[in-house]
Amino acid sequence: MPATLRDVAAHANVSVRTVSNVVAGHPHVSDAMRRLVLGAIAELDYRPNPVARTLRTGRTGVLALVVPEIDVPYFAELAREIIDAASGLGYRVMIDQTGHDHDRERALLTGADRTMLFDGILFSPLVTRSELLEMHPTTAMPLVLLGEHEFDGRYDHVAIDNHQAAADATQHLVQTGRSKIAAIGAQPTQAFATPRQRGAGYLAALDEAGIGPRPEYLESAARYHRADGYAAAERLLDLADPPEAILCFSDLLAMGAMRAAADRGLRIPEDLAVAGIDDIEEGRYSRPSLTTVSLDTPFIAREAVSRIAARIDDPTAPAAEIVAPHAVLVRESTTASTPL
Amino acid sequence: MPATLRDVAAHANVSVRTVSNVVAGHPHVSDAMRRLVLGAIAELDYRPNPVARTLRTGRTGVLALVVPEIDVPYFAELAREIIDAASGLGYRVMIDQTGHDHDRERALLTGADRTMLFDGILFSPLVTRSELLEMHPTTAMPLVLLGEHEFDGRYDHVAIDNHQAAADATQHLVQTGRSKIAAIGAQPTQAFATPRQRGAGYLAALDEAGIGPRPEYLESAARYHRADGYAAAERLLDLADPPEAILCFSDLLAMGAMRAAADRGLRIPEDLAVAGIDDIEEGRYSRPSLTTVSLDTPFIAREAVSRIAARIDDPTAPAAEIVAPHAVLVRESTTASTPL
DNA sequence: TTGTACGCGTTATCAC
DNA sequence: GTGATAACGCGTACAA
Repeated sequence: MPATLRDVAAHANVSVRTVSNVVAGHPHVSDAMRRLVLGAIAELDYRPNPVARTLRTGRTGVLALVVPEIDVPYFAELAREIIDAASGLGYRVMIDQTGHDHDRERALLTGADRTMLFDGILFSPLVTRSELLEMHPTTAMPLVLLGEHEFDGRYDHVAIDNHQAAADATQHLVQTGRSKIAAIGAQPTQAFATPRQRGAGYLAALDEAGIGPRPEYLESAARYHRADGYAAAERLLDLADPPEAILCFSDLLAMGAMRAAADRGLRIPEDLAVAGIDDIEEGRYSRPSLTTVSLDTPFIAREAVSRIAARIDDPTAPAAEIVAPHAVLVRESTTASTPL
Repeated sequence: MPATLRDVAAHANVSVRTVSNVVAGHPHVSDAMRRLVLGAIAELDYRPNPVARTLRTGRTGVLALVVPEIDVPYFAELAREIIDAASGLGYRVMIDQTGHDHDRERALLTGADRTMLFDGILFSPLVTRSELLEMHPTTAMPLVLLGEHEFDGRYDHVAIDNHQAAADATQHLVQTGRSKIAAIGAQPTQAFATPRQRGAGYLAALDEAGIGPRPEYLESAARYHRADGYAAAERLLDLADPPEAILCFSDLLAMGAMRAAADRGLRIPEDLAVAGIDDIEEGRYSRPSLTTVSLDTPFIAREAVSRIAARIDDPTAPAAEIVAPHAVLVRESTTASTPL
């Protein structure tokens, strides 16, 4: 049976109030008293019960991180940074996976409000619709949105400029001299922000380069997994007039696409250039290494955590958006000097 | 202000006891009463406060998953399976990263006892010493060990047969006709179980094949990251008499090693065969695809979660060990028929 | 079958 | 500066 505050108080012959003050580091405690209490605490090996504390204060010290799948490298790397950043501010992190299930996203957003299991939610959906957010009253649990780029002034938001990221990558492909540039990662519906924005950025960059869009070059991918990239690349390479370059809307798609090209004996980048978006570590060691757009995950994690902490401390503060920087990283998959 | 049990009772003109019975699904409630209470619950949008429930019952419904780094693909894939399995049993999962810090491991193990933040710990250390476990009294918080293979009868244990896994992989390399077989992933100290056991398995398989061990072929790796594999492979390939094959003690090490070989213009597997252990998805799409030892992560996750749940329900049950199956998966990195 | 009352361990509100 | 005591919301022994 663990020692309680009361036990310590009895042992030190003081009131629970005084012990609580000492534990909380409250200033109004005499030095002698503090030493006395500290001694009793050590002797009884007392540790505060965080559950009781939570019941009283309403704070759990826990953040929820909601991602589609934790084993998608981008989310794993993000989670790592977020857990570290949260730990620095005294928060622990609970991870929830939505799969790609709308109902789970909805349940988490609506249900989490009153449950008091965590103080705030870091919500990084691969697929999301703004209507989903209607489920979440602004006054409810603190929420920080991650990775989308549709700021409506109601929620805190650490955004990625998806449009510009895709445009920059496309522009790079244009600059390498290719004009038959395909894309993988579109989705049949316009409801999901990431594919829509990246798709728009891709088309905008083509347009600016004076390259007309070719519908058959815009391949869809239900999820952003390697297998989806592989399948989509096969469809592209089966075309009568296959592309010279492919922009994949995620690095994982790109890994699949590169493998598909290799399985057909194509050389990358000589026969086909491939670029991704995310900058996961895998792409730095792959053969060829992957040209991609870095999203500055540590920055996103740091901002997200400090922002949710601020909102927890002051729920009335106006919502703010911050856009994470990004940068095209040119590697072998678009510009190898020597064939691999 | 969320509605409480008392509010519901007042609204329905019944006692809190009755409402509690309905919420808990207790059988001894009349049908009319149940409908009445359910109506009040719906009307007030009442949801039980899990913190108060925890304070009362001592159960949090939360499991802690302790891994070195969540962004190491093996752990990310394991976490995914564990979160899913836990969700099926009504548990949520909190993730803690130890880095490779002994103090953090120790703090988690010793400190977690009384904190009541979770009901049990799933502990999957990359580095661990049995002495570390001395920190954790058997009577304390339910604990299930993951991935090591030193059963002492005190802890529940979902083990991997590290020795045999490494031996099987080594044997496969021998069967492909190579005799100059190096290994990456040893560690200067014998304190960490995984490198020691995999190292022993590697040596045992060599011995069985009548191949004498060469100290310069046993390369160490501080962590099991791509960069460590890259650096270790460079050292091996710098040897006057470089190996024809390398067994890497993790797939991530293998990815680094393959990249190092490629950077020297070596062909895999013609000039150098590479094998790993873990079977992360990355190795199924890499060029060449990676021969590895599959560890059946879903099995490990399922067993670990059901075991910790059982122990939470009955802390006095005798500790048990279960060994997860493994299998060598032969891919291109050791046996490609056509050069890539 | 249902109602009453207490305790889980902490923090906060009063007094002194 | 310190002490008593009332909440926080729920589960359950005990009583009815």
